[in-house]
Amino acid sequence: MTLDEYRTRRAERKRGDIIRAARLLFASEGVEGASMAEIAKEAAVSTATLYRHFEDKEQLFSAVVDELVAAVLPDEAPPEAPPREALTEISLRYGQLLSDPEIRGLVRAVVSARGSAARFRTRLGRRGKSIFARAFSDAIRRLRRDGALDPDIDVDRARSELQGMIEHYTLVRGLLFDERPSKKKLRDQVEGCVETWFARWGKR
Amino acid sequence: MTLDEYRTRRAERKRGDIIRAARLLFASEGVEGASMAEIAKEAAVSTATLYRHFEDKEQLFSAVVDELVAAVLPDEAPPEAPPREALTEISLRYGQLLSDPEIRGLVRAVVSARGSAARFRTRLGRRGKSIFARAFSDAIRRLRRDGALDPDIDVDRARSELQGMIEHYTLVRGLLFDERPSKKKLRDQVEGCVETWFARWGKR
DNA sequence: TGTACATCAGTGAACGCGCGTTCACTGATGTAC
DNA sequence: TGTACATCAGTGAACGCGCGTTCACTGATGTAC
Repeated sequence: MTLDEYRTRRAERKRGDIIRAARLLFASEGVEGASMAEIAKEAAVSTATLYRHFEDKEQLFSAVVDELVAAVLPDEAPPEAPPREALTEISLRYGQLLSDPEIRGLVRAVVSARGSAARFRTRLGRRGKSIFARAFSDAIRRLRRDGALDPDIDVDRARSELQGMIEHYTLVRGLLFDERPSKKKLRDQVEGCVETWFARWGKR
Repeated sequence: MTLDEYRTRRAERKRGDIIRAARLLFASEGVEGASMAEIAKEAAVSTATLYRHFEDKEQLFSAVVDELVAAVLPDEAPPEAPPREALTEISLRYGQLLSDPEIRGLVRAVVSARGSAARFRTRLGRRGKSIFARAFSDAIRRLRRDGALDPDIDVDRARSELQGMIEHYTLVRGLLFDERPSKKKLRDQVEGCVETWFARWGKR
């Protein structure tokens, strides 16, 4: 191993440790609530090392959000199931994601960002939206192509209504009331949402 | 005017000034972002006066939330319109409330509260939920009594689905993407939600 | 092989700022006589 | 009527703590010869 390799690997390991510690603490304490000292301790690193890897706290938060988006969303690509099941499947994954405690903590952190940090929100929003909205829209278009839906369907509107119903049970109740459905309950709720959705947008 | 009256009135006036200033700044800056010094300045009062009226910052926030809940929710009582219009009307009010910038700022503040402050969330949640959920449920039950709905309707589920669709367009898009619909667009969206809802829960 | 040196990610300790909070004091008013 | 006093909401200035950030230094390793 050359010196450069040694250093690069060590640095990458440390960076990973820092991101992991920061994600954990930002999720549980929020961006302002988690101090750089706590994060450094959790990552078994000095505070000065945090600043060698990230310009400041805001950049660290930004990196956490970026890695999270990259890690969570790719496997949301629509699975090759029969279309109606595919829509239920995506809905369920969406519901599960929004129910996850760590995700919820980070959503809390993102939602509460103010001032210059608010642009992470816009960024996260744009990405999360584009990826999830696409997964839902794709599934809906496939259903329409298969003749399973009202041919006059407004895809964006239909998608928003389905997402909204799922979000109520997961994101809204989670953020506002600290509620989290059991796995079984979540499945029932999501299936109910899909059923309601088909009553409006399915073939008449 | 007796001395006591004079003092009481002055104190009440100051208290109102403080609550108003705190509401404004908590909404725009968040609880941690708004400093007691800023709030005092906005209220034209010294910081020490804040502490004569409220035990600490957390209690001040609590008072702001309490007064907000008291001020906003009472006139949400279901109006005496024909039931279907009444449901649309409640939905629209709900959507408008969740779109209001100051409400949104305070929801942000409430959602991001951590640690001991998190109990405001539970408290606000319980109240807001009980009042709005009741308004929706009452309207739905009246529709059922009038024979306009599927007699087997699950009221809680139906209510959640309708609230969820409205929340997506207002609360979720607002909190995550900083979007806010125009008055006209909101009306269209809410009417769409109610239409979808009736496709599932209306008389078959 | 051995030794002096170069490199640079990582570090412990310190800095200074802003914040929530408190302290000792003020001043507007009614009351006693 | 006039004067000394009591009351207490309100105040300006200070306190001290915790935080994000930075500084001067360390130590693990390869390289030169």
